[in-house]
Amino acid sequence: MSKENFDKLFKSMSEFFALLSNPDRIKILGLLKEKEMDVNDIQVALEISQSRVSQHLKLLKLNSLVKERRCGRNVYYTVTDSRVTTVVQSALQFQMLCMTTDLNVIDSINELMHIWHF
Amino acid sequence: MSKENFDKLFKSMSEFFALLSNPDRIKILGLLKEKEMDVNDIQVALEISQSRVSQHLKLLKLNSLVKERRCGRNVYYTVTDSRVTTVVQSALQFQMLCMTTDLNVIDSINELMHIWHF
DNA sequence: ATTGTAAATTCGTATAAATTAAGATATGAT
DNA sequence: ATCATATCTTAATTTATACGAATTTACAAT
Repeated sequence: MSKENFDKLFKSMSEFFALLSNPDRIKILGLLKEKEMDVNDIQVALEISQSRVSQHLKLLKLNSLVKERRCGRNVYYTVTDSRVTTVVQSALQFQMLCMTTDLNVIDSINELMHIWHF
Repeated sequence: MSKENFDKLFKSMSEFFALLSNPDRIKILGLLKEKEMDVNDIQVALEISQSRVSQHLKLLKLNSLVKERRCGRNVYYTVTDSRVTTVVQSALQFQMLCMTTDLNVIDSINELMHIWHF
């Protein structure tokens, strides 16, 4: 296999992880995994500005992680493939097994796994 | 569960993904998963400057993803827990299933999975 | 057309990350 | 102690990302 193709792959991997390297975007993917939400719903859930929500969604959409559906003045979003969160799940499991000594964090992980149906 | 704990968790997750959001660091973790290597080995494998290698290793070490062992003038590195790469693996699988239409990239993914014993 | 609401975009700025080059440490050999 | 090699650190630069404020677009209702 050519070095170029490998480099392309590693770059695309790193870009994918960059999408997940923001707490708000992880939350958005988790929310949209379960139900369709419009921008305002997400804004309320995350308690961040509308502009930030839109910009996160733009990034996620650009990388095909979410898709939109316009309905009147509202735009509803869902994850393109709910399997995105398996990556988050594997990271959670890894952190729980190897990185966390803080019991509160472990509790949070367990609760999140439950909420997200992992 | 308190919002604060959840926020801490999401932040720690995003920081973990940030570590993986660089092609060189993904490569390093993949290499060190299989065998112990010193800084020069890694430099040769990645074809980047020694300083860059050191800084990547510093980051990874700071976050307990790799550990070092000094032997004479050389410092040998290994991954702290080879399960880190399960996260990479899940990302690879997700990309292969959902994001990639480029057949060359799919071939690269398969070859990489083989090389890394996924 | 005008107004109101939802969402997207633009722009300026602040912060963080990546990168290189140069200098500093550490170790082993002579 | 001196020298050579391996690695680390620091400083300076560039590049990327995050964020808020303000503006603009899109749509619906009147």
